[in-house]
Amino acid sequence: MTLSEEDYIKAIYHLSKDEQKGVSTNAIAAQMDTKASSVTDMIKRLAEKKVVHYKKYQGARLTEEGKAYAAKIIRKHRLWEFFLVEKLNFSWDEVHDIAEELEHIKSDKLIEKLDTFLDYPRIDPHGDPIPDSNGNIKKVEKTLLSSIKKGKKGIVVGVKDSSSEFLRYLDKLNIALGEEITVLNKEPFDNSVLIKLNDSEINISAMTANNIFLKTN
Amino acid sequence: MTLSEEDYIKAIYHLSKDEQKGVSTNAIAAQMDTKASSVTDMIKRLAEKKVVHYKKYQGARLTEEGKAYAAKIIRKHRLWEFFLVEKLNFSWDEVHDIAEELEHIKSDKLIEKLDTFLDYPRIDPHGDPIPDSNGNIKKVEKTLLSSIKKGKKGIVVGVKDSSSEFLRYLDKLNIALGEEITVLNKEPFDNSVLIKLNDSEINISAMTANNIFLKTN
DNA sequence: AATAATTTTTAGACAAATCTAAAAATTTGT
DNA sequence: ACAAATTTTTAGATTTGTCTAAAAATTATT
Ligand SMILES: [Mn+2]
Ligand SMILES: [Mn+2]
Ligand SMILES: [Mn+2]
Ligand SMILES: [Mn+2]
Repeated sequence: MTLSEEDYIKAIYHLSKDEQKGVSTNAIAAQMDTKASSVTDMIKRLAEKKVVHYKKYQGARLTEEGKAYAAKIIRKHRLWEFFLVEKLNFSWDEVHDIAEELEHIKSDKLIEKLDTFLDYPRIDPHGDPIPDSNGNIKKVEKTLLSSIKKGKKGIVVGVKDSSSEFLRYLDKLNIALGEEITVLNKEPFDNSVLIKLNDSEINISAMTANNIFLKTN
Repeated sequence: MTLSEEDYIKAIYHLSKDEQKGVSTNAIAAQMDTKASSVTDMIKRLAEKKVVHYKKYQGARLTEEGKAYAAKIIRKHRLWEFFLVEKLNFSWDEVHDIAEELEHIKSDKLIEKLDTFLDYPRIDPHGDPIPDSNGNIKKVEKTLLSSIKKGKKGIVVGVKDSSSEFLRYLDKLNIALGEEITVLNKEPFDNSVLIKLNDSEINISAMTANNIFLKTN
């Protein structure tokens, strides 16, 4: 499988999280930042390699083989991210692009030895679960901050958007994985949320609140 | 620079070690396991990118920029090899192919942080020097075992051939970096060498002796 | 149900990196 | 010095992954 094919498999995997139908050509094109025509070409190639099911105008759906392949790439991506943060002291907003390259390194032995070296981490720097060596992904229980009721609290366990811009903004707000957040008030006018964090009160926009995951006991 | 271009730059660098003239098209083709016509195409592309000097029928010669680029790729290759052996417990015969991929990961920050994490190693698992962040390579003083006089001794500091086959053979003979070897006798008939290693005497072929580097006092 | 809007596919082109076969240049041998 | 051998380059084709423009199919609107 080429680097490009692997990135498409991963994109289809992520997009089919919500969708139970096939993933649309346009959705893949948007995710991959490419043209619909390129996507059609690629889906056909992937179908020939038996990693997706494809029928004209019906979108793409991963086969079991395709899902296993996706899990493996995601495992590599997240293990490398963990390595970069925990061992090389990168911050959580710097690691995604590098892991995007590292995830394509071919050796199976490498990834198992890396896993051992890191002592079998289960969660990556953004709170996302790391698939195990059999490709099983443990679902993490989490709720969007935007849908938490006034007066309730929770621990930050993940982010929906993991762009550097957003992560650096969270750093500025001192919001990190493991922090406790209490929802003090929700403003109906613009859906902004007043939260308590480390004894200080801050107001965050609906958009920000919609990209932070909490675990509520 | 593409992965392929980087591999060509590295090949030309290694081949120009001995050669003071340009490196021949055929020599590059042999090293890269490709056809002479492909090499000609690539040299032209590299010349356009100003990393090699090229005149028809005169072979390829790296520019200063090309040499700096080569040193950087070799730095990355050897740092990753060191990481794989020292941190992930790979053996010295397993790391070359993986490093061949890892050396192309783009981030400068990654390689500087890796260097720091590894505590600035100067020698890779095969005894080859690791270029520093400015691309300077410290020449290691070393002599081929095959050219060491009877009665003299030295410490193993490197190998000329670093194929897995050869390295695994050395493992079998218990020859590793740091071991002391004394030349007890040289057989004129086939140039084989009788050596003392850890109080045992073993006989090695001329070919083997010609691929082991020693440092003599 | 017909038309309009949108999505998806096809057709044709292009750049990168490779190949084979043939031509051109250089080097070697006598 | 000239023919033969070798090396190198060119010409033309192929594969991968991409693009634009246009055609075809599907979905939405009236
Ligand atoms: Mn990727
Ligand atoms: Mn992540
Ligand atoms: Mn390489
Ligand atoms: Mn090495």
